[in-house]
Amino acid sequence: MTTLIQSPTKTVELSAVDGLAQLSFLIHDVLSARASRYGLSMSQTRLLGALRDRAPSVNELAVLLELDKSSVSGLISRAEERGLVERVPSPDDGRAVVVRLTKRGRSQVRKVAADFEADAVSLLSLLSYKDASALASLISRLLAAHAEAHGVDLFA
Amino acid sequence: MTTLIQSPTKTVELSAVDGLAQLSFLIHDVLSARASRYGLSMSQTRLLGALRDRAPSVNELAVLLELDKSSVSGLISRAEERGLVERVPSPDDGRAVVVRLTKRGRSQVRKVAADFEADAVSLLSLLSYKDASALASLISRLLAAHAEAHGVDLFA
DNA sequence: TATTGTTATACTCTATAACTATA
DNA sequence: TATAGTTATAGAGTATAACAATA
Repeated sequence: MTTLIQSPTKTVELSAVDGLAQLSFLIHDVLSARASRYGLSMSQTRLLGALRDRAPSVNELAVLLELDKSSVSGLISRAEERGLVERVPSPDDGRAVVVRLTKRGRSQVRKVAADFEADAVSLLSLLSYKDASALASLISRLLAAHAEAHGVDLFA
Repeated sequence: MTTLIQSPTKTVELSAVDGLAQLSFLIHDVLSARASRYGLSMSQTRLLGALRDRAPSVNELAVLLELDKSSVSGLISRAEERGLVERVPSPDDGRAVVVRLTKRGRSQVRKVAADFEADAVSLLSLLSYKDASALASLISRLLAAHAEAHGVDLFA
């Protein structure tokens, strides 16, 4: 599948596959540039994001982030040194710890999320409102169909 | 901007911003899973991809990949050890080298690209042909508008 | 002097394996 | 024994700074 598109100087054919890949890299770059303004790597940002609505154990975090528990342990330690998260002994299990955002961590993740929201809105505003709405709707349906096809509930 | 979407069990609101981010991560994961079947990291894959139609100098590669030249030098060295690329003295400049794919590197990058193409097609086929075409077209226009807004010529 | 590329060094991120403490 | 988490270790990836060779 290819699509004819207009640039100011020429009309080119961009395959749907290339488009998907380029869009993915573009979003990734925007997000990681925003995070780095707060001195955060993508990994640190994902960690903080995963803690926004939860106070999970290290194991639960490892599942959420799809990383080995040792990798997560390191991420937590570096975030802890920077005062962004804290480890609390689990009340239920003497072996486990609960990881949660500090006040500072919560503030950081809120700022990054707000900035990224603004970036994404400004990106989408390159299209007309009608086109942006259509794009958002199609993406949502694609994600829903993919989650469905893989037995994953994106919206748990 | 939010969009109502249907999952088999519920209707949820997914913001356009969340949709963009999730789509980006999904594509990234698909691509990196494909690359890793050939023992390639994303960085190595990007390097090989950048060499598909070019035999650039280290400096030119650094600009293309938006990395420091020392980072690129390391990427090249590791790819060279694995027989995927080679360094050739530049005919024009005694200080420079030209980096190019070996036969093996070319074969690898072709396979990864073909696999990813298949992945992307199968992802898009979760939508109707009409919707997939519309999505591809909107993404293309968004990318073109972004390139235009940033004075970058995506299609050089 | 300026530029091209490599190397030395340091840090983040990731995984595997070995370890401890608890269940 | 099994599980939760940490630590030791190794390697990729990245950047900065110092360097050698060439322009």
